[in-house]
Amino acid sequence: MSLGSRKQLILQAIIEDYINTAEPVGSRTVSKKYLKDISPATIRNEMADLEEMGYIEQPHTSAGRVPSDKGYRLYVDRLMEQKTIDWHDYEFIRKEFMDTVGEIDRLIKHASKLLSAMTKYASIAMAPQFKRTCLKHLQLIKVDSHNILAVIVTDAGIIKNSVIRTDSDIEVDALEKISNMLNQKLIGLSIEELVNMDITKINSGINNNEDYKQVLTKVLPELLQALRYSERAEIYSDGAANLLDLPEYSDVQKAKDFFSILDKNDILYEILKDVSEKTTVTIGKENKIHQLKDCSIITATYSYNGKVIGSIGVLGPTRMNYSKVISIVDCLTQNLNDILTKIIKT
Amino acid sequence: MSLGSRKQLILQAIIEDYINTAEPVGSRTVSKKYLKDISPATIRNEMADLEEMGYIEQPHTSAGRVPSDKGYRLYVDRLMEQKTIDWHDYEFIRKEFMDTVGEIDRLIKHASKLLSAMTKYASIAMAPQFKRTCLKHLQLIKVDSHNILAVIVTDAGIIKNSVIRTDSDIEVDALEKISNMLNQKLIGLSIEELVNMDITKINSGINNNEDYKQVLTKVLPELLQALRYSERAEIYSDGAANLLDLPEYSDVQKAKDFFSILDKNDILYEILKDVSEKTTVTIGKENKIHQLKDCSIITATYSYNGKVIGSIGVLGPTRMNYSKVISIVDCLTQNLNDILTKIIKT
DNA sequence: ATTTAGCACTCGATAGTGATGAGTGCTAAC
DNA sequence: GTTAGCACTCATCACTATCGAGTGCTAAAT
Repeated sequence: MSLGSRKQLILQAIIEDYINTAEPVGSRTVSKKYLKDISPATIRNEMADLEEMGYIEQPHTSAGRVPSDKGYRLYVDRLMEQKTIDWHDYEFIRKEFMDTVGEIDRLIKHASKLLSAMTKYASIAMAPQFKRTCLKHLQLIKVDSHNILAVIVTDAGIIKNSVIRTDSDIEVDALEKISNMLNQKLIGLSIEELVNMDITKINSGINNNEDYKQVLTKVLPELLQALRYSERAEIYSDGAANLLDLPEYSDVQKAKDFFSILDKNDILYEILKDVSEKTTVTIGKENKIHQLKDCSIITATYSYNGKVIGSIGVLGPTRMNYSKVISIVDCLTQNLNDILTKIIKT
Repeated sequence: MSLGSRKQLILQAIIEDYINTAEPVGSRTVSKKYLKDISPATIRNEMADLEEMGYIEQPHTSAGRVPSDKGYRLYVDRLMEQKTIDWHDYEFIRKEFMDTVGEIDRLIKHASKLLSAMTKYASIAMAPQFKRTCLKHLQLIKVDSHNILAVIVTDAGIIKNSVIRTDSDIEVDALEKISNMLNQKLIGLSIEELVNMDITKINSGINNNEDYKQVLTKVLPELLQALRYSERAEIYSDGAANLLDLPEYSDVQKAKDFFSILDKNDILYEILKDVSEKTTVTIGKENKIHQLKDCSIITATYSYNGKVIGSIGVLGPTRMNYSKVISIVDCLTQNLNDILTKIIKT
């Protein structure tokens, strides 16, 4: 059976009405609110076909129809009008980001807050993934006799520090020279490469001075270890409470299941780690994480210097206002990219 | 009317049963489960007195009694047995912290996660309050021609960096000298003092060299501004989903109200900012934040070097297992203090 | 002077009932 | 191919009756 254009109109009407009301949509409603020149009876016939094709479902006899995952998918891919963000929202985002200053992690956190506030769904965000960036500058600073501070600047502007404890008192001069040597040798490498590097390889051929070598063998392993610990990016979520306003979560058990997921960083990490560069919609059971089979996720990435460094997403029920959320996510990541370029201007 | 010891026993029984069951407690239950040698009728008389005194309440006629805030307060202050943490929990905390390495913020986040997992309530935590610590080391690093990195180490081991943009290309040597000058002048000051400091005061009398002065007037304001932005400490919360298991939040509206609060960092900040050094219990309407009038909060602080640098807390219903939570919070902050001392060993 | 048994009373919770109405599928007429 | 008509389904809601946990009071027992 083919999907004639009238069937598409009816499907679109059902989906949009359901997105607004969360109530099963009947043939009468479609006829009265959306397609006034088609009678309910005709629509009923078409709906029976749409159900057979798997685009809509009936919760029970004598109820209206509800879109299936497959229906939403068709809607998102072909039916939905590509809304451009409305001016009000656009200005709001613009303004919010204009005032933002400070560290990049804080910026991402703020973006996540903004995203949940504007969409009224839950948002998640991953701070820049350190390991994908490249070393731009490394500096060892002597804090006191037993502590060395390593400061790492990467090409995405992410800055990390770690304190390295040493038994021996290393002289400031020596430290500076080691800093320089390491810089020469390591700059340009990605953090991922760096932490997996063979230490002896770094050591060899740098300098034959025994003093330095001794210090290096002490400092270097600690440094790499510290890097490893900060490898996994921070994950933020926000606006979970929004979902409690939705009828799909009036059942406390459902709500609980959802909230439990938001508390599990490893699951959120799974969602965000391998995100396609363009805005992506994942609907219901399409999701690999089975606990999210009643949710849809919209994800996008943000980049600096053409390099993807992190991602951000919106979680909501499959009955999500896809066009609105997509437009907001797009606008937000665009602004994020702009401001990142500005902040980390080199 | 005085609170005889039998009344106390009955009150204690009512509270402990209510903590376990969340159901109003009747005279029969008290007699059967707790005070077998007193008849229900006698207990009824005593309960009438306890109600008159305001320690318990009746949701409606023909229901059992429920503790009031005042009742819980008496229980916490005088009736409750001071439980020492059970060995299993103790070992668990000990072990969790043993394996923890990395940045201090991450440690606090982990502590919060642990706290909610063990208590089955929601937890909140404030990362070290930067502003209360004192400057120990300041270093300016030249990243490239337009960016200077300021690294700040404080006496509590907290490390912050901020990138300062400059129009003019400052030479490495000059930067180092400025670093040294600033160090001499500023070390020992608290960050709070520092950000409120008059810039001209710092400038004056350092060095008459015009070159440096020029640089200083550019760098210093930016530095102080950057410090101001990171002044407010990060706040984490965890385990909110736990509360959805409790019958008091089977009403979605109540749950929503609670979750909304957890999303508002300024409210959490209010809760955590002025916390007494010893573990504190705040019950129901005792709380300044009226949205939390049905909640109890248990807060405690963690310190480094005898100086309180942050706080941590548990949020739950007034029907909270006070003795258990207190013992866990105490044990956890103790371990936190220990490990902080170890990590930031100077 | 307490304590306790007995009893009438209150009131929320639960289950059963019937009416209502939104929505369907089918049939026959347009 | 489209639509009006109609019998049928089934969730929802309001109403009612019943049940039982728990109370307060009174009078008897200790």
